[in-house]
Amino acid sequence: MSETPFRLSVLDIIQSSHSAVSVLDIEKNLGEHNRVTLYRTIKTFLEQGIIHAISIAGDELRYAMCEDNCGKDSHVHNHLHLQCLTCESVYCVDLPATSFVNNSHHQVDSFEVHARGTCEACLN
Amino acid sequence: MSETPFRLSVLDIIQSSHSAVSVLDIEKNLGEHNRVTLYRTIKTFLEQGIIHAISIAGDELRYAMCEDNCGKDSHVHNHLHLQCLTCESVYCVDLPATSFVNNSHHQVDSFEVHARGTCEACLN
DNA sequence: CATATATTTGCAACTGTGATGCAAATATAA
DNA sequence: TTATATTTGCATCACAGTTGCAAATATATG
Repeated sequence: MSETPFRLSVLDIIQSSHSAVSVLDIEKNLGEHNRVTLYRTIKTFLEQGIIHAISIAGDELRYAMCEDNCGKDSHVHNHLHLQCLTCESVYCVDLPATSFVNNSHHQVDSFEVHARGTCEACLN
Repeated sequence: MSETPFRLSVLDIIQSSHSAVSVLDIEKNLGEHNRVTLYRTIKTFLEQGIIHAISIAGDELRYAMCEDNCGKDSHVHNHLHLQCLTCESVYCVDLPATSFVNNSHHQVDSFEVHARGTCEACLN
């Protein structure tokens, strides 16, 4: 995978955002650009384990940086995706315990929690 | 909201499925039908709190029946959406504790857990 | 450093999902 | 049973995301 100027600027936009970004969010922050290239860039980043997609029913997909240990093969995010009801941003929040999602009936390998509420910034 | 034959058959398909269904799943089980009417029916059911949408990144939206206490206004599903890695079905599973998603920084009003693993049926 | 090979980009055109306006059909209320 | 409200079907549209292909750019090799 080549580190082209276009890819670096897309990565920079995602990295420097405090919350998960939609395709539109990225487009707003890019100068003039090609939509096809952007979609392909996002696809590449997803495949490489550089970013992960967050989908919340009714909303567009959003993207956020992966953990350091993510890569082409391992791609696990057992954290909380919190959507703030006030500002509508989506944040990734680390969770301490993961065992609660298991019981004797099914087996959970990985999961995300999709939540709605109020984020730290909006509470103050 | 009128209980028309079309709506009743869509509802029956969703109700009688053991796992969450996509639009395509519904279409396969309907006879000849109008796509627009189906989309409008799903929208109506969502608004009325009869069904809820489940979105998992990379997959189409799926729909499942709501809890008894859901309605036009209240629409809360604090349960586990478990996607089986073997059969790819998505199941709603009740969770006992909900407090783990809260901490002193943010406030969670409602959430879903999106999980991947192996479902009860596929484990046996 | 120059050249060969692989990767990425831009363009044009396409696909599929879901939405909209409107008139006909059906359901509900009086 | 007639008037009113709701739902349906049709035609058409809007838009997100994809594909094939040729030009441009990046990387590897001698």
